[in-house]
Amino acid sequence: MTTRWLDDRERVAWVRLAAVMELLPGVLDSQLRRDAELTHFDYFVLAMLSEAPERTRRMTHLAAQTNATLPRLSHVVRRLEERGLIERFPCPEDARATNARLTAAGWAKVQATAPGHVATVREHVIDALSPAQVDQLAEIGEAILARLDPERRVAEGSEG
Amino acid sequence: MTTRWLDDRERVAWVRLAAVMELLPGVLDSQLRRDAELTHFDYFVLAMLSEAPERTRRMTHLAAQTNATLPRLSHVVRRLEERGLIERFPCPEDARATNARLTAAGWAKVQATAPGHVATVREHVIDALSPAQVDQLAEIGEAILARLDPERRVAEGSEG
DNA sequence: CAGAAATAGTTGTCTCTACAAGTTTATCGG
DNA sequence: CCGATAAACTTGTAGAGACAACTATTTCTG
Repeated sequence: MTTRWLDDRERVAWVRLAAVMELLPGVLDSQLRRDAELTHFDYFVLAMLSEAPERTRRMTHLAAQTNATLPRLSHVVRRLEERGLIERFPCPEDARATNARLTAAGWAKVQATAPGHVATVREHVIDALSPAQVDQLAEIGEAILARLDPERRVAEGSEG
Repeated sequence: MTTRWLDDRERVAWVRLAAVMELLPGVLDSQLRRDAELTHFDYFVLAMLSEAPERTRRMTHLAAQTNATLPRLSHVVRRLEERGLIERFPCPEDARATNARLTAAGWAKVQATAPGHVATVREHVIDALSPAQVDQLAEIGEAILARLDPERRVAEGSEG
């Protein structure tokens, strides 16, 4: 079985996507760490909870929404709980499960942090693109996610 | 100063890009770790060296090409050197600088690893897109990188 | 040409993530 | 209804990146 190498167009597209994946997380993390002492993943977790009914979600649901493994989420939620931004309690319907709920302090943190985060996303991504390119990016993302995550558990909720 | 929130189209595009950035690195790392005991970043470093003159680059140049900080690259190169895939030696023209050179074993590793890696990139990214979308992705990547990395140090060399 | 500043890299520490293993509870098959 | 399997976490450990501090050269400036 012989390899189908990438042609020039494909290679350029891939190298640029790889570069974005290498650089963008650092930019997002830096802004959030500096202004709110949160990683981008921390923020995403808090943001997903802030939009959930009762600002509460089961850990498994939250893991799916944030594209994280359960062990990773468990560590992150423990740290956020230690900081008073989230609280955990057993799920009444299923004794195996744990619910995570945003505290008042966590809600305030999201409110305070969202504007700066959205500004960063605008500055480095959205405002760099034409309206047509924004739509193209949504379609391209959809196509790639269909391969990465065929079950499409990924959050479609807002993030700010 | 009032926040310009994301509208629906912008939100969808951003959430999908964020999901791709969360999931794709894991997929690439898993395949390379399983088949070659390399991270994607390790592979990218070896690939950049494999295309350099004499298969040699100064650390600073290599760091710029791979979008890495110098401390990060230094750790990675040390580990690859311990495995015999790279060797380091002082740069003759500038005593401050270090050159990194791919060894024969490193070259063989790149040759052996490239087909599986390219297949993974095809499967999860390129082959998920139409030819028009591949070109759109290249343009979108370019636009975002212009904001992330205005000096455009990023590699435009091939990667396989 | 001396001192200051910048450049190139290495090293140490701390945090975060992946992976593996363990615990508790629910569900399924006979 | 009992044992086996699966599900939902939690915890421990080890590896990789971020950041800061340090060393060794080179370049710039008065």
